[in-house]
Amino acid sequence: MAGLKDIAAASGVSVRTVNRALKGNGYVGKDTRDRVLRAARELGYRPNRLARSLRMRRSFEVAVVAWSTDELHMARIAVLEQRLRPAELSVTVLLGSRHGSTGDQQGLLGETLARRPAGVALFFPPGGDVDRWVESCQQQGIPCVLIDPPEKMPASVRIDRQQGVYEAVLYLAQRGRSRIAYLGGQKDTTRLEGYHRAMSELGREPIYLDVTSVSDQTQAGRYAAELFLEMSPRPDGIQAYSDVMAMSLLAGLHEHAVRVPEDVAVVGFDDRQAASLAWPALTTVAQPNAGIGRAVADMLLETMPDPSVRLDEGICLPTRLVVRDST
Amino acid sequence: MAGLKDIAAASGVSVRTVNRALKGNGYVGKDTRDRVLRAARELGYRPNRLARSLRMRRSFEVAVVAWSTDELHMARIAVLEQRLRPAELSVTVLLGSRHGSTGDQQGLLGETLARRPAGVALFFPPGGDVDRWVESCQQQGIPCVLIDPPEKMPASVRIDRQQGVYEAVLYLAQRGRSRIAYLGGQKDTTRLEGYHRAMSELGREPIYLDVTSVSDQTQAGRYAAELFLEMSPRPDGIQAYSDVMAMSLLAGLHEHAVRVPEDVAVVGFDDRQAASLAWPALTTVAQPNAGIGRAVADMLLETMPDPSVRLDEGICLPTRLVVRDST
DNA sequence: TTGTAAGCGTTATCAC
DNA sequence: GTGATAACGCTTACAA
Repeated sequence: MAGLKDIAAASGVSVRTVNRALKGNGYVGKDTRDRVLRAARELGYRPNRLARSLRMRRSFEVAVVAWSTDELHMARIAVLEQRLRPAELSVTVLLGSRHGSTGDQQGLLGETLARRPAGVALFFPPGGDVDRWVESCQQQGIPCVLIDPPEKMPASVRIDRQQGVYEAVLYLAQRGRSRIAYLGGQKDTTRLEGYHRAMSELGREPIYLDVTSVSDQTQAGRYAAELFLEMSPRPDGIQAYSDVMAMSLLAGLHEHAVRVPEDVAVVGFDDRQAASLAWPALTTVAQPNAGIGRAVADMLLETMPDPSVRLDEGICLPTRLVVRDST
Repeated sequence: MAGLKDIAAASGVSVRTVNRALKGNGYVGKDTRDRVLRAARELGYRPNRLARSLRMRRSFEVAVVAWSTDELHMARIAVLEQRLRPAELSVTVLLGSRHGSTGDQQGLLGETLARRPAGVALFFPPGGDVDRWVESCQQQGIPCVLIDPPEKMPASVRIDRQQGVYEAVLYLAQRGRSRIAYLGGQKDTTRLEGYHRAMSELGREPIYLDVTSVSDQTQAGRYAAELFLEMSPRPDGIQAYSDVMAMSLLAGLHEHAVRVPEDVAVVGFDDRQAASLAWPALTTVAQPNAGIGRAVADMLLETMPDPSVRLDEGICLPTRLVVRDST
């Protein structure tokens, strides 16, 4: 494959001149430039990124560290990549396993650092041992942006799930639903807080379809349907923890001939592909995936020229209620 | 960051010796080796992949070129990555846009080649202009495996959709369904052929729920439901082109109080996440995603030592019928 | 306006 | 067993 040297030979100038002509950073005679450019084109020159990075002691790749190939993650990554491309940065996805040992995670950290990326976009790691990542990056002077940590953190992009649920519950109330229940476990605090906030604002007592005991989300909703049937009076609105739970709930309700939304309205959370495919099409709280991708890219771009710039403020993006047929 | 030179200095030997000790390829005195290894560990040495690749004139990255972040694609990529990791190969995903111009695609090809990857795993490109990719790779001596082309091709991994549909239709017949229809457009030949083969083997006339005119898959099923209602006698089994269409069909049927599977059985195709979440949980033809990932990895691994090895045979993987509640 | 040459961190060829 | 040393393809200080 053609290199600078080949072009130099072909156009009868030195390597340095070729470089200048190609990069346009120094003085080059017009004739010379044209000759060089043409030679480059004819030889099908493609700069060698490896050599370039080695010499410049920095790479032009952003490492995205993810722990699953979930569609929501991927949507964010796709936007991130689009946004980074104009800045001549390419994206490499490193996939860790969600259930990997601490050692595995350490290994992935090593691999990530070994690439000497221009920046790191880190999905919040399972186990939550985020400090090691952040510190290691800092040490190497690599900007690191954290995606969706559970709490407020510097250099992070979060999602306002609380507000999302809050708004959805208010929406249910506004549509005339008076007994609004929350379907989920008791561990996820943010969404639950949103529910509590809305309910207390409405002056109503919270109703729980508590599925803490069910570990499989795809079954949790069915279990909740049983709970629902035994209640009296029954809830007439349900905010679910996720679309998956909501759809499992729908299945359970259908089986007992409970009508949605006539008897009970259901709201999901996530807005995955499946939500619009559900029957009835699921009203749900959409995560701002594109917004996250953009925000992460912007933060990275902002810190990259000078990694000592500290982003002390993380940002928090709003969700969006997507109304479909289940409410 | 520590390099070979630092280790050499720290342990009082030459760079060459450090290299030998670390790589274990030449003779190194036991003492020396231990000293070097310890120094390396203490300095937290991480080989610089850039320098390594530059020197060895080959990279240790496989470029995966995909055109969407569809969950099926991602599942394949995840397995591919797992399989390549033990061979010290890492995976970089390059995302092209599905609706990009020819120029965009040309650009992506350039970018891919510029990385000088150890191999390329190429999802069949939109527009089908696969030759440019294959030839370019060949020219550079880069092994290239094609994922899921519509036709038999060398160095490709395909899915036997025909057989998948064939088996599903036979299964429906075996479960006592006598009027089995095909829901889909007329353009996709492979799946349709499978349907035709099964029907002719059963000695029955094909029944079409033809949605060629509907471009949006998420609406096609609803439209098909209207068609279904007007038929007499109505089909009692439907093989759909995809899970998405099948779920859209389910919605349409539910709205008209057609019972599934009592009145009509429905089979999807793809086995996406949504299929198991549908109501009723969708029986569907599962794509061999893991198998594809593995096969692509194996082909790549096989050709990589010597790119002149020609894989004249592509392989074709079987699907698997996943029986759930819709049949 | 152009050229020379050093060096980025490896690997690999030789000589000792 | 070990050590100089020359590449790999690029960028860039410094000379001319």
